[in-house]
Amino acid sequence: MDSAPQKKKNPTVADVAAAAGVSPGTVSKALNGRGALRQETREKVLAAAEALGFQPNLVARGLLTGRSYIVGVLTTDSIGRFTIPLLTGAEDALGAGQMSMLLCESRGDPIREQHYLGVLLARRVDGIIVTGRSSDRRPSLGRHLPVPVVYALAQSDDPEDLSILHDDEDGAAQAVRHLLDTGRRRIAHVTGPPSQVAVQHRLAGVERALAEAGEPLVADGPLFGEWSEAWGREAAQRLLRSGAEFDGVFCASDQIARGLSDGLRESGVDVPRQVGVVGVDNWDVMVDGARPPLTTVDLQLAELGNVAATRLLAAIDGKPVEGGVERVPCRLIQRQSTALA
Amino acid sequence: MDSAPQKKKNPTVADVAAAAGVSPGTVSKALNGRGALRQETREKVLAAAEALGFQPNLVARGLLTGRSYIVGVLTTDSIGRFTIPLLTGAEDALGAGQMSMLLCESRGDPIREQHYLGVLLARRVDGIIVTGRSSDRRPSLGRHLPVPVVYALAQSDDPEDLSILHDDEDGAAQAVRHLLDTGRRRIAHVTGPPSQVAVQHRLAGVERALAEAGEPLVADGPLFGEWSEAWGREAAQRLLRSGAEFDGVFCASDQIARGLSDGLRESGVDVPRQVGVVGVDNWDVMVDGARPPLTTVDLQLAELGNVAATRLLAAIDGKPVEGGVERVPCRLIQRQSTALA
DNA sequence: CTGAAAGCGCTAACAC
DNA sequence: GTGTTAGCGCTTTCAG
Repeated sequence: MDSAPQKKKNPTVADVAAAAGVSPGTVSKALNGRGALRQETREKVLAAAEALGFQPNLVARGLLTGRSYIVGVLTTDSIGRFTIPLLTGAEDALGAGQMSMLLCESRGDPIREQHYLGVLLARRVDGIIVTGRSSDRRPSLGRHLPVPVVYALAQSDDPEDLSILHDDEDGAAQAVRHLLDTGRRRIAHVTGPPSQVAVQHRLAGVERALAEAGEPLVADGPLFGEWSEAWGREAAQRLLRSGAEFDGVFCASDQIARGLSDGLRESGVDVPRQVGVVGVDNWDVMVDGARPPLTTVDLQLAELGNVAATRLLAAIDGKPVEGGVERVPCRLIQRQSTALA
Repeated sequence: MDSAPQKKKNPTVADVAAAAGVSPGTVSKALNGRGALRQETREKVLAAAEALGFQPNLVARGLLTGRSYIVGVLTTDSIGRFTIPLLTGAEDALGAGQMSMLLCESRGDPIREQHYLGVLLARRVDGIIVTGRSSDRRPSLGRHLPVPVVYALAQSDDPEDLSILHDDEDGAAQAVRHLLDTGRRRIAHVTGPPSQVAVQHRLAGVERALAEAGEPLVADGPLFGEWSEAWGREAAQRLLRSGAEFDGVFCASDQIARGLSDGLRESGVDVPRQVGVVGVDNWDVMVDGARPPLTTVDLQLAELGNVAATRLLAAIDGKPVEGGVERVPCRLIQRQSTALA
């Protein structure tokens, strides 16, 4: 902490102009490379600005241009496990355009969200990214906002809105194909609550990949449960006790996969020799904590954030953007849990 | 995404004034509750503003008042596991003062950090919170910034700066006292790399609590390693093979504690009946994934963020703030891993 | 090529 | 009580 804050005001264009012996307008042109100036004048101004430590006041510029060069981020995900990589990706796209991110976390509270929306609008943000946990749809912010909005990870319930999502179905299909490619034939699927769209999409991917290969899903269909290690362990016992033959399991999350893997090992089943296991999320602590490390489907959240920000920038630049859902492909990460013997 | 963005400009005070049949100055007073206005006039203005959907332009206000009502957050922590709860706490304190947070993630790159610092200053943020993973000190942003700065979680290497940190030593002492209070006498300590300050502080707390109780640390001192479950499992084996008697282990992280707990169980040692285990972080996936769930030291990161933001607000309001380190107490969370038989 | 002047939207003095 | 004016710091015409 500075012991004596706000010691002196920041220099203005007028100060630089005085120091360089020119007018404020000339300073503006020199600093922004606009207009036609003599090389000598330009250098004189630049030198004066440098000497004074001049930094243009973005607030003043924003008032004039009507643009803040800030995008608002409205998130419901207080845990942040999904949000942070997404923001990192978004920042890459935005940073290149000199834009900053104003972060508002609504904690899933609609009142709070409405409040933050008002704040963002009052600050004249150039656009808004809405994000949150992916499990289900979320209410649209509405169609009549003065700035463009992109939904990332969390799908808007209004199809006119643009939602950028990961491709759950494709990711699941990749996982199952990988199990098949590594010689497994009797595949089981352990997943979360059947009501969630992510669970439905992943199941669709599983069924598609198995249908293409002409193989059935073992254990009379998917095992629905919750997103926890405990459920994974329980599912291992259920599979073993059911008497069904299986040599590969696709779990809809790394937590489930880790629990399942632990459960199998503790029952004397060898992963990957007897059963191959694949998870979803590429979540380091789960993936590396499991023994052996998990093959998993990476949701490419940074890429997703990058795409969302890129689409938002296009909309801010006035390019017409169509609503609907855009899906970013997932990526299979191979590790020991599906290694070939 | 709005299919036709920026359809109409936001109404201004002038628009409201026209609609209400008064002057812009009157509108300002009515909206901000300043000055002396007739009740009737005030209501007329409020009604007009409401009808037009007027939202004051904070950019313009900021230009005039010289305050942006934004604090910059400079973080090096790309994982975000620590940063997010901290930001949540900070937002509580800032939101009450109508301030927003501009988020900049430097990913540990000093060039990037310097760049972001420039951006924040150009945007005339009212203050800056610097944060990052806690393991070690970080370089100061410098003393001659035009706005106050508070370091949270990551200590500045300049003692003139104000750093808000969790109290590692106290947390460790609480953990050890709890093991002693639940009847354990022979306590071991499994921790991270000896070079890290967090490791040193936690060790100091362990030694203090043991000294007060007149008990020695078993196994000839702490077991140093890395912050991983694998190290926790290995430490379990080392302790068992060393032949040392022990009935309580304080681990310097939940990951280590979970690994250790797994290692003990797999070697037939019952937690908590034979050995009590305590971790640090209160990290849900580790704490709930362990069998049984872990007693742990919560770092109170939200509280830490709240304190940091509160101190920053005080400094922004011109109250003199002393540099140095302020420590926020930790909180012990009791679960099954130390339950009494 | 450079300077002067206007104005973005708001608020704080100061008139009336 | 309310209106008028000036100005925050910048950019952008438009003269010169």
